[in-house]
Amino acid sequence: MKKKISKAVISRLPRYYRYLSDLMEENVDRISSNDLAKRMKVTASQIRQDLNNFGGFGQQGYGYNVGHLHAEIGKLLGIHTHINVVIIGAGHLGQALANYQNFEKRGFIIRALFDVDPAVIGKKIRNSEVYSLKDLEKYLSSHPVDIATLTLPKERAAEVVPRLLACGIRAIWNFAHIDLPVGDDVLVENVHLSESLMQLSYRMLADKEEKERLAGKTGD
Amino acid sequence: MKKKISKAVISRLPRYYRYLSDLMEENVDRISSNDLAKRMKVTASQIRQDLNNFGGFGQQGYGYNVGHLHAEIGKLLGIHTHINVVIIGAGHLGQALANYQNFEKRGFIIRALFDVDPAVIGKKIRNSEVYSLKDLEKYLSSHPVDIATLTLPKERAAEVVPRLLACGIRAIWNFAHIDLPVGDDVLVENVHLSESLMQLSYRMLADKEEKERLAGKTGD
DNA sequence: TAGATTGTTAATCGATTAACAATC
DNA sequence: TAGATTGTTAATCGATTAACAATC
Repeated sequence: MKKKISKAVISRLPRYYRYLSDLMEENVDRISSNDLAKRMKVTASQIRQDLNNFGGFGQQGYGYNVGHLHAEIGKLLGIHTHINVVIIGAGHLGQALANYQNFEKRGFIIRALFDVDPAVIGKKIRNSEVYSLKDLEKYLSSHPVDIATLTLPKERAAEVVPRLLACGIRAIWNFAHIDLPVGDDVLVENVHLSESLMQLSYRMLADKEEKERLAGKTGD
Repeated sequence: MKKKISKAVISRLPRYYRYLSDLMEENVDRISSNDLAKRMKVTASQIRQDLNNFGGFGQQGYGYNVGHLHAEIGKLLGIHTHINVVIIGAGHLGQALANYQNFEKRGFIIRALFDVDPAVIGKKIRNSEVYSLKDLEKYLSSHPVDIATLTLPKERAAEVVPRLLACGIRAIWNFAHIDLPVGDDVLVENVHLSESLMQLSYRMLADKEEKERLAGKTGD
C-alpha cells in the first residue's frame, strides 16, 4: 500500500534542500513551484510531483512556505539527527573527509577512523582519533555507529565488509572502486571518483568529435 | 542523424570497463552478454543495447572478446590519452585527489594545484606543485589543460569559474556544493559529497520507518 | 469573490526488458 | 550443419511533463 519512492526523486531531495537553504538566507519566505523551477532549471511539474510523494507541503493559491518546506525535507534527509559515522581507511581521502566541516554542520558526526598503518594510528584528526583496524570489532561493540565509510584500496575494502556486517553495520558509504559483496538488506552509497572523472572525459571526447564532424561537413 | 547517447548509458560505461578489467586479470578472453549480465547483476538485454550504441563489438554465436571490448570502451572513455588536469583549491580534499594514484594510471595527469593560502603555495604534492591562485591565468596561458577540478568553498568556486572560462577551460570537475554558473557549452561533472551522504541517510531512515511500520502491523 | 497555485490525473516521452530473426 | 549468441525491433515499464479541477 505504501508507495515506493523512486531513486530519481531521492537523488533530487538534497538539491531542493540546498536551494531552500539559499532562499532562507535571502529571507524569501514563500515560493511557488514555478519560481523555484526557474531557479533550479527544472519543471514546476516535477517539483510538485516530487514533493507530493511525501505529503502536501504547499497551499493552493499561495505556494510553499520556504522555512516549512526546508524543515520537512531536512527531516526526510535526517539532517541534524546526529548520525554516527566511522571512516575505515585513514589515507589522504579518509583524512580529508574527517576534516570536512560541512558534514558535522548537517549532523553527520565522524566518530573514529581506522587504519592498518602504524604511522597514522593514534593520530588525532580534527575531533576524531585513528584506531588500529584490529580494534574495529571492539570499537563497534561499544559505540553506536550508523554509517561506515570505506576509503581504502578495493582489496582491503572487500575484506573489511564482512566484519562490518557481523557487527551490525547496515549502511556503507563506499569510495572503494568495487561493488561491495553485500545482500540487499545493506544500504550502499557509492562514490566512485574515477568513474565520475571518466564520464567527464567521455563527454569531452564526444563533444570534440561532434564538433569536428560538423566542421568537416560545413567548413573546408 | 547521429544518435544521442543517453546519460544513463554513459554512466554505465566505467562499470563495464571495470568488469572487463577484472575479466582480463582472470584471463577470461571471451564472454557472452548473458554471463557478464550475471556478474554485473543487470540484464543481458541492457548490456547488448548499451554496447550497440557504439557499434557491434560482439559476434553472433561467440559473444564478446574481452580484450577487444575493454580496449574499445577504454577508447570511448579516453583512458590513457593523457588528459591534463589542474586542481583549484589545495585543501585536504584537493591534496587527497592529487595524491590519488589511480587517476594517473588511467591517464589523467594532475599538472598543478592552485590556492590562496601562503602556507600551501609552493608545496609539492606527489608530482605537482601548488601555485598561487593569482597565477592561474599565467599558468593556463602557457600549459594545455583539459579539466579544472574545483575543491574549494562554494563562494570561491563561483568566483573562479569565470576566470577558468575566460582561459578557455570547457570541462569542470566540481566538488563545490553549488550549481556552477556556466552555459551549456561547458561540461560540468558534479561530485557533491554531502548530497551523497544525505541520500544514504534518507534511505536509512526510510528503511527504519518501513521496518517499524511492518513490526507495528504484525507484532505486538 | 477573483486570482493564484497547488495536488493529482492523464498524456507523453524515454529507458529498460523481452523476443526473435540474422549470422557467426 | 546445428547451436549459440548477437544486433535490433517490438513491448513494457517507469519517469517526466502537461493539463486542469480543487481550493486557498
